Amino acid sequence: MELRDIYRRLLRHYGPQSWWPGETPFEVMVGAVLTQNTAWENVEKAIANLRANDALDPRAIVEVHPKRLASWLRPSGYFNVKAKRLRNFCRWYLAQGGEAELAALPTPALRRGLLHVSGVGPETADDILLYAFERPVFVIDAYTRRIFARLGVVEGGEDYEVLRAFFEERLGRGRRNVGLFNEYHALIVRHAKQACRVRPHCAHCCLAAVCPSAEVAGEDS
DNA sequence: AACCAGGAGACAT
DNA sequence: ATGTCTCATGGT
Repeated sequence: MELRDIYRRLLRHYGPQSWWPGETPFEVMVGAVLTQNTAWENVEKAIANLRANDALDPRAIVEVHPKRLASWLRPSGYFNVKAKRLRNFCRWYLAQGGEAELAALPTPALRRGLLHVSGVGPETADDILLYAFERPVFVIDAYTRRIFARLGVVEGGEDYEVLRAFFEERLGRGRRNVGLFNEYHALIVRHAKQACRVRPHCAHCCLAAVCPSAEVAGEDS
């Protein structure tokens, strides 16, 4: 099954998702760290706290007392860890000279830089690359593994880099694919939340025509 | 009331 | 290299 075909089906069914939900690139980066293994609605509360305290800013985050930062992050869970991670990230961000300097880096160098911040792993780095810096990077998350494993496109347990290379090679790595990668990942998340979880063997979802497991267990529960 | 959510790091094997 | 544990709130 072609990845383009799956994309078309998702887009036709759900429509454009216009991600990332965030106003500025920096806010996108903050959200990427805070949403680690966490529901987005909770992240929004934490970001609202930061904004209410004029702390949606790298310098403010670095300068504020860690206890206080953690208290703002509380609704997004793991607040002690995330306070450190966000702080690490902001220190790196400032040390690199800010957004303009980072935006001038080629994607591989920028990615390596992000990955060497403690608290920024492959998925968070790729969220930032794609949604804040508009680089043609395909984000792999647990939903992507689950959905495409169910479709029989991949096995599911492959290493992160293996899957990323798989999707990028088959879709193309050109800069013109930024929009495609952006929308594709957003649609995957949307689909995973809506259809794939409620009906693990859904015969009615928009991918049923290309989904082997839909034929096997055709009942609705 | 268990279970999970747009992961990552530390640590043991 | 590959598993397992921990971090923590908020919504089903």
